[in-house]
Amino acid sequence: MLLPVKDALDILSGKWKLQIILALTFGKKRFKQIQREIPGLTPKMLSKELKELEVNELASRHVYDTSPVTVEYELTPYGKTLKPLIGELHKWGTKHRKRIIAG
Amino acid sequence: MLLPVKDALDILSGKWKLQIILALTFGKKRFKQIQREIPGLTPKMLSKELKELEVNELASRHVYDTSPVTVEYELTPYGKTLKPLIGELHKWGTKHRKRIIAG
DNA sequence: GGTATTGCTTTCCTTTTGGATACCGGTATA
DNA sequence: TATACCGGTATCCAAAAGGAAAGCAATACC
Repeated sequence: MLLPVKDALDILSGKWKLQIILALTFGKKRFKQIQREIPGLTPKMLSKELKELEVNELASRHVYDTSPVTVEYELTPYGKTLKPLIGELHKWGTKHRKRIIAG
Repeated sequence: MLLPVKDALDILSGKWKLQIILALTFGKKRFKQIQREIPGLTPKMLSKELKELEVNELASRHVYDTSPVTVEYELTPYGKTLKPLIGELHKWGTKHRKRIIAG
């Protein structure tokens, strides 16, 4: 029971992972483009998170030999299987948020 | 989109929250009892996590005037609404774990 | 009196996470 | 020549999370 849930949480928790995944659900993006879309995200963190997404086969990296270099990231089909899970998090989170604000 | 998902993740992430919630899904438990069931969990962390669960109305605390004092914790009905979400995390996490191990 | 149990709190310390800043090679543009 | 963009790295630091150990009031048991 515990390990799989932990695995799933590891994918999604942390300060930037979700925002990056979200940015990529709207299509391929370049490095700087992602960074511009997510205020406060430093290249170091973006680089680190993207690597983790790659290792987990949730995102893929494509390099094009242009100048300056073009690097594109996109969610893999597997990465897209996260959507229902994120949907559930959103559903529960929304109810929770209402409850807490209503107090 | 982001905030509710973040709210949900805040509830579940961290090293002990999930294990504590899980322990409580099998019924009321006393402080020391939870601690004994989760190896490595210190009283400091357990205390902290239980307080957070209480604040978020996911668990409730009942004190009985025995000696030594008896304190019982249990999931609230609201806390139990987390089950489907945890189920989804488990489902996705299981597939993910297989995939990564198969490599 | 000494030891044990319960349900914690307090203090101090280490580890992990994340942020700020600078820098790099390659290329383009002024 | 200077400046800017791209896709990052490297270095140093601060904040947050977590752990280890001790202590405490109340009571009970020996």
